[in-house]
Amino acid sequence: MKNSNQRNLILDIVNNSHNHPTADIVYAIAKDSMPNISLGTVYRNLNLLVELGQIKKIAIYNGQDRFDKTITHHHHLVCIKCGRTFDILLEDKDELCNVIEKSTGHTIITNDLVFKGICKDCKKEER
Amino acid sequence: MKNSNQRNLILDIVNNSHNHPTADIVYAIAKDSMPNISLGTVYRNLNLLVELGQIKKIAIYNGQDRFDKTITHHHHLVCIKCGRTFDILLEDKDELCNVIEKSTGHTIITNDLVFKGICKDCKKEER
DNA sequence: TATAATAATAGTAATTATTACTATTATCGG
DNA sequence: CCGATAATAGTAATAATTACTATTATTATA
Repeated sequence: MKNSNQRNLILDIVNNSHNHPTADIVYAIAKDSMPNISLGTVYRNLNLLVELGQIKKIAIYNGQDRFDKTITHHHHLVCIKCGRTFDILLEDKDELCNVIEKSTGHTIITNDLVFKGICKDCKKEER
Repeated sequence: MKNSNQRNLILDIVNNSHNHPTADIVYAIAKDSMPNISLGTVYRNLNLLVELGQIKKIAIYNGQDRFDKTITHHHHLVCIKCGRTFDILLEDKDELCNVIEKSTGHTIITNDLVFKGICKDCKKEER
């Protein structure tokens, strides 16, 4: 594997984001400093960085995938009002997967769940 | 809302399936008894039946959605080896959502989680 | 340092599941 | 039986992502 400025830039952008950017958003930011970077390059490198374990992909159903600099185990919540993605950090380790594995005999690989809901802020505005 | 043979057939097919069919599969089965039914009709009616609460949609990331005759609360596991979708029925009510709602302040709407993993049968074959 | 092998890129085309569109057909209350 | 309109078949469009290909950049080594 060879070094590339594009890949370094893409990793920097994700690492400096605080809002789980989509490939599109990474692409838009990347173009500021590298105007003719290609969207395909952004996708390819984001997925490569996921494979290398340097970032995580948040698999969003019915929408664009998002990318996360935080690679430790945690879940996500997507707000159906504002569309933002929030981290869900549980203090105690998940029991749900253990319970399921024991009662079914299957092995669970996904540990990152994506919930849909309404975030704290949007709940305030509803009143 | 008017009655339609297409819709009745589609509901029948889902209700007689034991394997969470995709729209494609429903379409293929439907064509046996109604050769010029349209795929668009299948999609429209499946989604309509979901809205009416008569069936459920299993939102599969990176693949075709699946439909389920069982409308009571339960989760699913998709096997990454054989691609089958399994029901996950938990005896005790989910505590996970309650824990998340209390610790974050968000409201969770999804109660049907889709896990990825390796099913019992495929685990046997691996040995 | 020059060079050869090849990894990575830009730009475009293709893919895949699903939805939108539209003219025609089927349903059903009066 | 008939008119209003819901539903359909068939086709086109959409949207996110991946595949393809000629060109460019990187890096090991002579």
